[in-house]
Amino acid sequence: MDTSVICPRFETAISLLSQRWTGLIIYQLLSGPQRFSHLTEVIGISGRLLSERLKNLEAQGLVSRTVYPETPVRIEYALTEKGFSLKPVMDEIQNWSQVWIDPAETTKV
Amino acid sequence: MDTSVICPRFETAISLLSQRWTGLIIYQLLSGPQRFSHLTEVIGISGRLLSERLKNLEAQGLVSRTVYPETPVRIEYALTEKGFSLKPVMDEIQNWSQVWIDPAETTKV
DNA sequence: TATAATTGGTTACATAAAGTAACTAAGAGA
DNA sequence: TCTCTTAGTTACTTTATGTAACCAATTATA
Repeated sequence: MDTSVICPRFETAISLLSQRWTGLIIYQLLSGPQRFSHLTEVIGISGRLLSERLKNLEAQGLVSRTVYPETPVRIEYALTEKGFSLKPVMDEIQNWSQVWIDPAETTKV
Repeated sequence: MDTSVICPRFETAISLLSQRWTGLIIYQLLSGPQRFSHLTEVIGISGRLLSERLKNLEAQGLVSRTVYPETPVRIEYALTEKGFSLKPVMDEIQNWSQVWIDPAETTKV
């Protein structure tokens, strides 16, 4: 019997990226700190799920949350070093998509 | 108003990898063609979902299915060129996980 | 003084996806 | 005939996601 098992670290990492929206949020934040409402618009995610995902990402140390007590209040989400270090992963996905995804059929899986 | 939108090709690519199990299946197949029952055991996915995922991956040209009419029948799943070209993505996820995932807490997100 | 506008969420409910376990089909061998 | 094996499928439960309405704090406007 084959006892080989997938590397637990890899499994943890990919379970993170396999959560819907998480990859897109990180990708979007690579271009700099952004506000809640801006993320909902650009990504096309509901407030309910964005809120949930950002809390998870913060808890995992990938994203930071900064409050600017202006009027109205401004809250910015940004990648931490841990989050930013996913850039090479995102770059490779980008590369792959340029070669293998036909822009004519960029519909959802 | 900011009209910037996430690259549609990237969005398609990441929606593929954001489907639960899909990344793990591709990662596992990087080590060579494998049978249905072996994949369920190694990945820890149910037959129902593995069947569904493999059909999708085949339809998208990432995985091929080969029937060997032996007894009992042997069916092997393998990556196509398109599927195998995701190796750099998987390698980068692997790299990231080695640096940033603490093996002591490799629990699910 | 009341009303409205803005940001950053939350709540309640409907729908879709995933998990679980039992079942099936086809062929070969006892 | 009965059993074994592989490769799935079916029916049902649980969890995740989508949708839309709502709320609190603060300031501007009528």
